Amino acid sequence: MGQQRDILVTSALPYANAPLHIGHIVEYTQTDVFARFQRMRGNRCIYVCASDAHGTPTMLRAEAAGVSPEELVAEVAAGHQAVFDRFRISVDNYLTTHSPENQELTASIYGRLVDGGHIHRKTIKQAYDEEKAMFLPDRYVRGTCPVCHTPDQYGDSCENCSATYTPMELEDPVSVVSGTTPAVRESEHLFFKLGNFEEELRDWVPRHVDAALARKLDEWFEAGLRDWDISRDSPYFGFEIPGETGKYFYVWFDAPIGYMASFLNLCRRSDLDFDEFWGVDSSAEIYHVIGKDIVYFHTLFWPSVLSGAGYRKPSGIIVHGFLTVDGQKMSKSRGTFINASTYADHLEPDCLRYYFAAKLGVGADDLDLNMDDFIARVNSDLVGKLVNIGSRCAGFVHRQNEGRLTEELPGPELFEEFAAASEEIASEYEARNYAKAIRRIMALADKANQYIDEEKPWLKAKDPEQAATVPGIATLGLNLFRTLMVYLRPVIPGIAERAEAFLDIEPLMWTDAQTPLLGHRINRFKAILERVEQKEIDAMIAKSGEATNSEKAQRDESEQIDFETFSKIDLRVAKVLEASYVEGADKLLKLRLDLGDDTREIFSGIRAAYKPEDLEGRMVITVDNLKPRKMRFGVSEGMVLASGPGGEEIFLLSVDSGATPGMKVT
RNA sequence: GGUGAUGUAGCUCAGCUGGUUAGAGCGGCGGAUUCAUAACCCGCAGGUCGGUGGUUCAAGUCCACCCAUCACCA
Repeated sequence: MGQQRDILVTSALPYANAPLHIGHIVEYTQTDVFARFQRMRGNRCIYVCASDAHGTPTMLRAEAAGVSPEELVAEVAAGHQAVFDRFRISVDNYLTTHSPENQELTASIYGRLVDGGHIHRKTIKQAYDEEKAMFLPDRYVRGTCPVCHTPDQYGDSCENCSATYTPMELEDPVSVVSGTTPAVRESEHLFFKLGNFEEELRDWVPRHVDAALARKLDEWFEAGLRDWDISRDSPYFGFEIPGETGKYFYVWFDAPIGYMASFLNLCRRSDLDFDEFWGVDSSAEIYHVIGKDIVYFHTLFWPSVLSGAGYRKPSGIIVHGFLTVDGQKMSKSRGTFINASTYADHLEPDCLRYYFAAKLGVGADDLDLNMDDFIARVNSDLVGKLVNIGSRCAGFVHRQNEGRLTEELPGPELFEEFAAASEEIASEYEARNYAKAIRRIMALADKANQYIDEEKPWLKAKDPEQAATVPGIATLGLNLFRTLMVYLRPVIPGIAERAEAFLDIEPLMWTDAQTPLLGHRINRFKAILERVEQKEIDAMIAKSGEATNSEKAQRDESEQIDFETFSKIDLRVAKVLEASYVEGADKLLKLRLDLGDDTREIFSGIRAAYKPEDLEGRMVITVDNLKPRKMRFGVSEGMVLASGPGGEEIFLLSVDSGATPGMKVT
C-alpha cells in the first residue's frame, strides 16, 4: 500500500426545512462507503456535512410555525443528525450553514472575489409582494404560462410545455405567499462573473467528472456562461452582505462554503489544519458527492468561486441519480415517500445501505428500490449467504473444539484465494463502483458455502476417523467469513461490528484479509441479522401514508374558510356529451358538457387517467362560474373536479344516480 | 421545445476500444442435503438485447430516425 492519503469527502447539504427521506440515504451511503473504505485502508479520511439553513423557504416555514428561523433550523438539523447516527453515516462533523464559521468564510471569500474583480452590480426587475413587503423567488409566483396558457404554473417554467420564462411574463401572476398580485420592482443585485472562469472550467470540468456528465456540461458551455446573481433583498434568512444594506447572500452562494465551514469548525476542535486541505498547493484530495440535480452549482459555480477566492478546486465531483420506489417517483399518497427515520423504525439500516451499494455504479443513473427485490436480495445475500457462513460453522467450533479456532488451516489455498481478491475489490471501491465490488464479494461468499458443503463437516463429525478434521474445516469457514466481513465492512458497518463481537476481535482493517485468525477463542453465535419480513415493509409503507394524511389535516385546518366564501363557488352536475384528444397536448382532453340548459366546452388535464370513450355519457361535477381561460387550443369554460396525485392517478368526482345535468351542488 | 442519460431473461442489473452458442444474482421448475435464521449444494429454465433503417465480412456494442422513461434548461 502506498503512503497515507489525506482525503476530505462531503455529501450535499440537506435543506433544513424537512426531514430526510430514503432518497437522501443513497447519497450518504455512497459517501460513507467511500469514507469508511478509505479509513480501513489506513488513509486519513474526513467526512463533513451540514444542514443548508438559509433561504426563503426556511424563513416562511419558520414564520408559519411561529418560531425563529434559527429555532427551526436547529430542530430540523437535530433530526438530520439523528438519522445520520441511525444509518451509521460516519460524519466527522455536522454543522449548519447558519454558523459563525460559515459567516466568516463567506464574507472572506466574497471579499476576495470583489478584490479580484469578479463581482459587479446590475439593477434587475423582480416580482414583489406588496402585502408581505418582500421580493418573491420565482417559485413563489404562480400563474398562467405565457406560452401554452396552462394555468397555475411556477414562475420559472411550465410543467406542461416546459417553456422557461420570468415571473413577470406570467399571465395572471399570484404571490403564493399572500395570494395578491405581485408588483414589479427594481432592485440592485450583485453578480458573480462566471464568464471570467470559462477557460479554466473548460479545462477542469472534463477531468473531474464522469464522461457522460462532461457531455452534458458541454451543452452549458455552448450556451455560454451567464453571470450569477448572488444577492437577495431583505427580508431574507441568510448572511447580510458586508458593505451593503438590506442585502443578503443567496443561499446557493453560502451553501457550498458550508463544506469548508464544517471542516473549519472541526479543525478548531482538533489538530486538523485547514490550509493543508484547502490551500492552493494542497496535496489532499477533496470529493463532493451530490445528486444530479445540483451538478450545475458544483461543477461551474463552486470551482470558480474557489478559484477566484484563492483556494484549490475539488479533486472530483461524484454524482448519483435519483431514487425511485417500485419503479416510480416517490409518492406520498402511495406511501413510498419514506422518511429515513420511518425506515429505521421498522428495518435494519445496514440492509438499505447494502441494497443501495449493490446498485451504485459509476454513472448518474437513477436507482430503483423495488420492495420485492429488496427483500429477496437482502435475505438471500446477507442472511442466506453471508451470515449463514458464520452461523453454520460456529457450532462445530464450540462442540468439537471448545470454542477455539485451530492453530492451522487445513489448507491455505482457499483462504489465499480470498486474500488475493483484496486489491481488485479495493480498486472497485476506489473507483466508486460499489455494485461491481459487491458482485465480486458475493461470488466469494458462494465459494465459502460451496466449500463447507463439499467438506460436509456434519458427516465427518460422526465418523471417528474424520472427526478430528472438523474444527479445521470450521476454522477455515470462519476465516472466510471474516475476510468477507473485511470486504463488506464499509457497506454494512453494523453487521460487521456484530460479527467482530462474535469473533471477539478488534475492528477489522483492510489488511486483515491477508492474515488468518488462528488459535483464537470465539463467542457463541447470536443472530447477527434478522430476515426482512414483508409485514415490516407493509407496516413501514402504511406508516408513511399516514404521516401524509395528518400533515394534510393540519394544513386544512390552517386554511379554514367561511360558508360565504365557499358559496361563491358554483358547483354543478354535468354530463359529458363528447370527449376527445387534443392535438398537440400531452395531458389534456377536450370535453363538451351538458349543463341542462346550456353546453360548455372545457379542457381538462386528465388524459393520462381517462380515455375519451370511457367518459362520454358519465356525470361529473364542474365549477360553473370559473372565469373562462384562453389556452393554446381554445377557450376552457370551467373545470371538472377530480382527486388524486396526478398522472394516471386522477379520479373524477361523480354523483349518485338521480342527479341530472345542471343541478347545483351545495 | 432544446440537450443529456436510460431502455438486455418474470424482477434487479453486468456486458471493455464491434467478432465463437448474449451473462450474473433473485424468483420459478426438478433433484440432493440437514451443520445453519426452510438457510446451503447440484441441475434446468432459451430473452428477435425498445422499434425501424443503415455502415460492416461481422452489431446488444457504431450511425440515422422513431417510441418510452427520467433529468437538466442556472
